[in-house]
Amino acid sequence: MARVRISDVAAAAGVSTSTVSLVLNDRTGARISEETRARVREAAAVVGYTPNSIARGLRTQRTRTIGLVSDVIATTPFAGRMLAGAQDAAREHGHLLILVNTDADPAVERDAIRALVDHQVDAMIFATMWHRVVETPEGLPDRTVFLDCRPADGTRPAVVPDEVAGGRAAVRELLAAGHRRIAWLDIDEPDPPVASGLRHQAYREVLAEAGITPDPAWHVRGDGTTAASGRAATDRLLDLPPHRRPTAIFCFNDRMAAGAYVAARHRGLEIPADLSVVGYDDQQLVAGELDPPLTTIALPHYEMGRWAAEVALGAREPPEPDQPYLMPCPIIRRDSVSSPPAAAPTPAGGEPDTTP
Amino acid sequence: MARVRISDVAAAAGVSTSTVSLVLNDRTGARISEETRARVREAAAVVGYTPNSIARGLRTQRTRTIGLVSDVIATTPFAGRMLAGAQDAAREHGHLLILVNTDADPAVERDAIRALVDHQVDAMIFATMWHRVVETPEGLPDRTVFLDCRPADGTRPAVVPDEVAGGRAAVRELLAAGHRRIAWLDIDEPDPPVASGLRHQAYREVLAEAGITPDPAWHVRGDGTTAASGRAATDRLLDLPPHRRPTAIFCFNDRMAAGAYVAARHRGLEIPADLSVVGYDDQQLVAGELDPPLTTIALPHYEMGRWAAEVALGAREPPEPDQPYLMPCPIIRRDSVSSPPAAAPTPAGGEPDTTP
DNA sequence: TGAGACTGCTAAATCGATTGACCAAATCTT
DNA sequence: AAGATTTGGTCAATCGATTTAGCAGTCTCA
Repeated sequence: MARVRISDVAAAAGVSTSTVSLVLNDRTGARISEETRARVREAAAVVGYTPNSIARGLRTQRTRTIGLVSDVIATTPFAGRMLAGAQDAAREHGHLLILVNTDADPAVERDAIRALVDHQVDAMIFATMWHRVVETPEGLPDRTVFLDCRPADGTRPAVVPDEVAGGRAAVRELLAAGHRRIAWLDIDEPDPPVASGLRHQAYREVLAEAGITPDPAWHVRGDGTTAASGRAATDRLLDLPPHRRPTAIFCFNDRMAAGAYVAARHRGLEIPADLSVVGYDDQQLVAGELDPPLTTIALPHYEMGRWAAEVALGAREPPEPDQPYLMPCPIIRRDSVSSPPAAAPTPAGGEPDTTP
Repeated sequence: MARVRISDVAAAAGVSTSTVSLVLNDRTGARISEETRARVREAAAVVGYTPNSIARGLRTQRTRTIGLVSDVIATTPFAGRMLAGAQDAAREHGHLLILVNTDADPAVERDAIRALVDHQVDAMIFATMWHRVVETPEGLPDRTVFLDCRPADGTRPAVVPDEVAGGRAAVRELLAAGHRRIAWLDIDEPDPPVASGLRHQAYREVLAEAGITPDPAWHVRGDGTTAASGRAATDRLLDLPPHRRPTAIFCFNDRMAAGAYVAARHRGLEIPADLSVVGYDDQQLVAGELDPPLTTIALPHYEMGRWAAEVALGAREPPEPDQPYLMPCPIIRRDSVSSPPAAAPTPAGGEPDTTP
């Protein structure tokens, strides 16, 4: 069954294809009588006409598609949310999303960009699944938005999570519960992700504001990808003498927080009564299923995906053209934070609590 | 900077556009001298020509795109793997994947299908994130493949996980470790997923083969979405009198298996020494991070995505045209299965172990 | 030597829409 | 009543490729 073409509608309505096009596209300024318009619309409905997007795209040079190239989509639970955000926004604006996943292979990436450009996408989104700084790949069209990464040359709009604000919220949560000895369970990688530095910065700032000088021993590291590494790092923390031992841990991510739980449990420590924990990422399957459920900071992947698509389509202006947009990371309060154990002695070198 | 067109190549090489097209597409049978061919290729490379896919698509009626419409992509960790499989296969065949996620909204679904058809996709994949039977939506092109779902009228190729084989592997694993009292922690839903029935069927068959008549009390249920429900169901199992109490549990999914861990731990039971557990789904963040890591059955989402794209592109024939293809679910052996506790008494009504 | 075959390449039609130029008829001006 | 406007539409070019039919020229061979 062949597709219905515009000429079929024209024949059915007894007018030219020009008229059909003019009517169906609601071209204001086109002088077509209301009577004819009605007849055309009726005919189009009867024969079930929908315009061929390819033909239209060739003529108008706009395809109503947006290309999204990303590095890894399979191995992260975040990808779906990011895609969903971008796709929802695209759909709301009558656009389709073409997805290419490069597995971080430069050759594939180059081909993908070219294929998308050849397909005449109206805009492009370049996404990574981990917040980082990237070299701008060759061949990217002007209308490109960076998603969860920042181009080294800040030439195009970009959106990344507001890691500093997120980190502050996490540490403040612990501070507000009364903790003074707060550890930072960092990620240990040869090339640390930008999130690590930013969250650490937040950690230091907030403690400083509260008049706390963190004990260097409170800064521990795990590989970031396994709970086991979080457990090992936490063990190092719990091995500290009582007056230096942290009563709370801010973890780089939920998986390592899960390791902190294991370490605590193996020593008979209760969470949160004996040890408070805050994670990052809000990985539902980890944070929500831990016992007790983990308080954490959510990464706003859906919102970032949406933002990227809206900016790519010109439906939203980036507030500061040359700066990446910082998407807020909301805190998700569950049950892993409480006040520190009453018996906890004040740290030896601890300043008096002068919080206003 | 305007795109390079075929006419630019033609001008640079001093030939007609026809010749350029013939050469660049390697049309066998076209009589073009080797000398001219070289000149054209050279010119194309120099000016950096890549064909405009839209123009080509209009003429050839093939767009080298494949449309994928799915219900929920964001809220499941499986989606990524499925998309990755489909997308990898598409890329290997020079195709692009256009993704639409309908959130199971019928109106959105209808619009999405129409938009994809209007975009002249060469083939379509209709995917769901949970194995189920669906009514064939209106307007789907002939070249449609169903992914992780089966059309009620078996008119088109479909691929689903081989739940029965997976379930058998799980129960056999337990049997092989020496268990005789094996529970089935089912999912409890008003409209139970097809996976539930199929895995239960596998459970009964394998036990029957081993000459075991399962105690009805071994069939318990949880809501399937939370670990808490798995814990409650497991508590019911562990409350059974010692001679009826199961030594192993086959869980509908990993999340409920996580709940089983919690229940066991709260009674001071060790896994796997006191209780063996097998899950289903292989959700990395759950199964891999439990302590001890969970033995489970993996859902082959990547492979199914790949299969669907290959069949959609005609690169592979479905072996049985009218039957859904059953993709094997591999068992992932970790550390949650061991032989039953030595003290475990033989079930009261237990048959002698006659396994060959 | 001249018909037929072959070689190398091009002209022009085509895909299905959009759109600026233009036309015929009706209406308005003066 | 002749010219100017307005109304309601159509013609044909166009987007950028692919593809079929066919045109010159050369070669073959009776």
